[in-house]
Amino acid sequence: MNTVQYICTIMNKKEIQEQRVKGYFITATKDLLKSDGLKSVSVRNIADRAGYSFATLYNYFKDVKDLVFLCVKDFREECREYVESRTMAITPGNKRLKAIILAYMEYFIQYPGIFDLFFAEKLSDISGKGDTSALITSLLDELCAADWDYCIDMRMLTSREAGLKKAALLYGSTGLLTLYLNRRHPGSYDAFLKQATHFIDSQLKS
Amino acid sequence: MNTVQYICTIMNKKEIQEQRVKGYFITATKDLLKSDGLKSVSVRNIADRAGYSFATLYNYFKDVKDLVFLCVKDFREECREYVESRTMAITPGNKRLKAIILAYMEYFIQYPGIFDLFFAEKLSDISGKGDTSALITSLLDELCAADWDYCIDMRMLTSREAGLKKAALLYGSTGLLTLYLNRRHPGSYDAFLKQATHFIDSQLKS
DNA sequence: TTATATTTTGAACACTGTTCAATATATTTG
DNA sequence: CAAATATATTGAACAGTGTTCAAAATATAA
Repeated sequence: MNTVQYICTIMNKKEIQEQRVKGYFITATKDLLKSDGLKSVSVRNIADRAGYSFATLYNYFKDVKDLVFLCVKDFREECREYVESRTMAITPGNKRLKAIILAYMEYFIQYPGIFDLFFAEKLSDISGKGDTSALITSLLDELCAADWDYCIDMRMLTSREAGLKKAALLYGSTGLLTLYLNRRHPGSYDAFLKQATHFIDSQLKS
Repeated sequence: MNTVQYICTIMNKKEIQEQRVKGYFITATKDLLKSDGLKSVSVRNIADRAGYSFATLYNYFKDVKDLVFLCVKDFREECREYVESRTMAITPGNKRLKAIILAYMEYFIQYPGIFDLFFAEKLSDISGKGDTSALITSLLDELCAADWDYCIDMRMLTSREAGLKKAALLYGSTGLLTLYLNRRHPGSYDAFLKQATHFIDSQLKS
């Protein structure tokens, strides 16, 4: 084994170990977020769960927000799978669009801490690497993409109309979830579901 | 002066003084919220600005959330006046509805801390006295009420259609503001205004 | 085994909200 | 007016937050 191979092995080993430890912290953060919500996510809680000292966290992440926002990617994927598994059997078009948006909301109702992370927690600095913001706002569009295309192909909608409806449904679902999770409006889950259904129906109509 | 009158005078004086001090704390909190946002609202910051010790605050409010949510009423009134003064000269109907909703959003863009207080900050307990939540969610409806009624009277809308549009505009504006203030989506204020205009137009149409 | 590099860690600092006993002030009574 | 009482104000203390840094533990190199 020559020197270059040797150095590569070393770097690989370091890289692998670093990713492993990072993973422990990320898993701990995700568990905490799902079970106890964003408010109980603290440096010391995370480190305890990961089996390290709180100071160790700062050798792998620049601050706690950096770590917390790294969870977005995994939750985004989880939400995508949650929605897809529940809607792939439905006939394409308006019917499936409605089911997708309802399942999307259902996911956040189930994990309010993830909603807080996605939509309420302030981003730290401007950087944000792969732009977490775009990752969040593009999720619903991505879930609905095939069905919007289907509607456009079937001449049920123009591309322009679809664009307007896409935006309205993103804003509306974000707002409805914000109001329900933070302001208890509407007052009960039944009332929320009713409002959500009415809203989606009215947006998909015509 | 008899005993009853005397006791009343005492109680009045106490009441007046108590309301005065409460007012100092509320004013300090409002100033802090408007200038530096919700994150800089702390017990010690408020008390410093009010000219008291942080411990004094707890003689007048049960906790800091109680105090912070007392500001909602004043800000609600301020927002109402902000919107009304900018839209009362406009001809009733769709045109004014659009202006009202835009001015409403403009107010929160101007004071992001007030938006956080209204829509992001978690309510403490279930009680909430005069239900702060309803105070918040009813504001836009109240601002638009006269114009919805006008549209219904003019046979431009049914009452049922107006109800759907009302809800969609509340959810949509809340969501759009949430995304713009917390996620920088869209990326610039110009793009935000464009999206807001398109959204409102599409909701008011037909 | 010794020397060097790396990782892990607790102490410390400046914050947060909240409670409580001590102090300062105002009011009532003798 | 002076003494006794009631009320208001306050800082110390506690448990929590995020973050930094130098010391200690561990792993790697010579």
